Amino acid sequence: MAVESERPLRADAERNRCRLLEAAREVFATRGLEVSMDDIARAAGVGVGTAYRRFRSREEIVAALFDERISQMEELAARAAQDPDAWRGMTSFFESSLQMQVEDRGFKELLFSSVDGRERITRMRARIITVIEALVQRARDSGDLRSDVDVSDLTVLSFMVGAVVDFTSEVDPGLWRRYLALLLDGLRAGSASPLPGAGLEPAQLERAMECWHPRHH
Amino acid sequence: MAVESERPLRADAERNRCRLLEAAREVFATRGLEVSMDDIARAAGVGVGTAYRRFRSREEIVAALFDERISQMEELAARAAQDPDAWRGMTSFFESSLQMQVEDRGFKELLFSSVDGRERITRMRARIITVIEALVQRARDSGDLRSDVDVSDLTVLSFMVGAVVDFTSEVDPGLWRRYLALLLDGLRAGSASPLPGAGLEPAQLERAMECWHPRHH
DNA sequence: ACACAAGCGGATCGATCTCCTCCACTTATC
DNA sequence: GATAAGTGGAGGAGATCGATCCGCTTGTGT
Repeated sequence: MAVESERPLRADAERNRCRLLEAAREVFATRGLEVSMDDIARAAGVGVGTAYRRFRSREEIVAALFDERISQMEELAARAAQDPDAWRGMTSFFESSLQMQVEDRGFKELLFSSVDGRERITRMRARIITVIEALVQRARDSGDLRSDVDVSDLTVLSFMVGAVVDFTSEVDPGLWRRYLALLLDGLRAGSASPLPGAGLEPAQLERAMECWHPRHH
Repeated sequence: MAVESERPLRADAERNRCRLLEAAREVFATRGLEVSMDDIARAAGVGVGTAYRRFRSREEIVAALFDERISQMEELAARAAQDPDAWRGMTSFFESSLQMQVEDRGFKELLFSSVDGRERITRMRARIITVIEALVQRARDSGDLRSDVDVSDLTVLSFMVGAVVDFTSEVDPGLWRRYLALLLDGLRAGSASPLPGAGLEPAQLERAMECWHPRHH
């Protein structure tokens, strides 16, 4: 990234840049965002020096990588919005976005924490939330989604299932679907008890994410 | 703890031992198990040396503190088992044991991870699980709890709500009840869809807890 | 009141980690 | 083949954490 409009990189340097990005993608996905530059460099088979010459910081790599993921997620939401069955649209989006989080632990951490630059992540979350908002609204209007939940609830529930993934993926990688199903049963309209209290305001949700940091080791 | 049957500690030493335990209780509850001996000593207002003289390791302090918590939890379960309404018994136990986890982060981490000695924790978990087993069985028999869930599910669900606490407690300390209610609605018999797959075997549950480590910072 | 064992504090050492720089060496390019 | 661009990775700086050690203080029994 750094400065554009410079002369292009030498061929081998460009090759190393790609190798670094590819290695970072892999390492972020399996071990999360809290890996050192040394880890990334080692995975790419280049020296640390090269890593730092190409990217000023880990944040810069993250930025270069995760725009793509956000677009993917927006596309999922867009497709879900076209499902004639509002409930099925919402739940399938729920499931597929969770699948993304399962496959990419770094992305999950990026969604729910602020280990990297506040501002760009806030913007990207806002984009996603508005798309989901529509999904939720539609499912509620159709009468399938209980009326006392909102988008913030969906976000928190998504976090919950993500936590289950952390907890059980070593033992049974697909188990999270079981608990997702349970949650969805609870989300259906006509469920037993009205929910106590209210969901979070957008600002609160943002602050929750700022306070939370992904697990260690 | 160390060796018993020694001559009793000098009065000031005993006083410091208590101060250390008290401080450790506090620090574990608010910041989790991953605090250093220095942290505990500082909170107790004694030198690190004193801390190490009284307790060989942090694990020893943990052991000294958390037996009590386990008993509390067993007592909760016992009381719940006497509720004439099986469903209400189970849910109230669920809620009050979660309340314990909210109030003591160290205890929560101890329940779901293996940051400290495997063996004693395994034993203590076994004790609790058998008590809960009975609660679940009874609620299922009464027809209130859906028949496709088991104790391992309750454990995982408990973990999920605990994760929500981590995520939202700074912003709205009671919010977890909202999601607990949602889960309970999903747990009621007669819910929409049968659950996919099966719950975890006891050994798998144990391994999940071994793999998982509580969050950093 | 006094001697001395018991206890105390916290400076300090060693072991890890991570970030990041620097420079002697290699290599692509013109 | 000259030279600018790029490379690797040793190593310094700075944090943390566990654990120890020793000069000083204090409780205790007589």
